[in-house]
Amino acid sequence: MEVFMVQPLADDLGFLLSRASGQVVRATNAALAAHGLRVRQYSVLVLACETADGISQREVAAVLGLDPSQVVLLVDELAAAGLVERQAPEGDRRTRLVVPTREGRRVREAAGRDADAAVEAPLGLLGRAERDRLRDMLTRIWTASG
Amino acid sequence: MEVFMVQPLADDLGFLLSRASGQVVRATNAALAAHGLRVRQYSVLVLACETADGISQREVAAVLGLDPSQVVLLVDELAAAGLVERQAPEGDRRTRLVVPTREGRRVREAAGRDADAAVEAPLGLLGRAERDRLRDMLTRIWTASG
DNA sequence: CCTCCATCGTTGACAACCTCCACGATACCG
DNA sequence: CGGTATCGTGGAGGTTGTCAACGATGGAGG
Repeated sequence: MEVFMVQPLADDLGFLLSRASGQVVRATNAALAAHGLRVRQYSVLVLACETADGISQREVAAVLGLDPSQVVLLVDELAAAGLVERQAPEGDRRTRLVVPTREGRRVREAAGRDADAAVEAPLGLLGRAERDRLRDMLTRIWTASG
Repeated sequence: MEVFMVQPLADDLGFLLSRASGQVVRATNAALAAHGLRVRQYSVLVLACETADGISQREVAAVLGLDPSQVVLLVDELAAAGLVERQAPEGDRRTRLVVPTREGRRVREAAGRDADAAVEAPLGLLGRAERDRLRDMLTRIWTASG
């Protein structure tokens, strides 16, 4: 069957955006599956690895644009897999810091390489300069409705 | 709380893509709610309205990148709302054409205007030329992994 | 000190969505 | 005519998005 394109949909940035997003997420998930991860968990792991003293679950939710209740489950799964730990910070006993284990850092590295490689399938046609422009535009979309 | 940005995530096109996509979809859904629609249903309605003699459910699934079983439910809901009808085509008795009703065309127009307006919130910072570039890039992402 | 209010993590519920598999009906090809 | 493919449909299972509530803790003001 020939898949044609309907003009009003091909012009709709919202449609194109969610379709492209799904494409990339699917490719990334396929790559991360080898490490027992999904994109959500991987994002949390990256966040934990990238901050010096760990990151509170509240901050994870804010940065990723998720509901705090989702972060609980994601951290549960990562902790069950031995990739992160919940640590109590110095001052505030309400918050729990998400801190990567040694194994967590290792997996994050390996998974990151595979994910980056997998994303080349959908993004392969975009040059370096184009990716920079795309990054810039997507960032501004986010800031526009913060 | 200050929402900082972590470099490896701010650089990740997949992350930015899904975040921006969610933003736009949420805004669109909010606008479409006044018409009793969600983006999925609206997309199907647009497809039905834009094709001359109706469109088969299989084609809807292919164009939107959905599973055929999802299309069944979406058409069910649209039909229950009186916006589309399932019609038998001339030649092939397996396929069912999705054809808009008069009311369906009316709602599509009104909902389309509201949706376009709502999308200006997240996309407002992008100029006309930028949107063209974005459209082009997103389209190529799709064709890259077809 | 103590009370009021905000914040954090957590749990639960519910709708939406995606993915896959299986089936009956119909079409097409050899 | 018989085997194979396609279409719509139904169902299962897992993931996600959204919202409301709760207990525990922190902080500000009287």
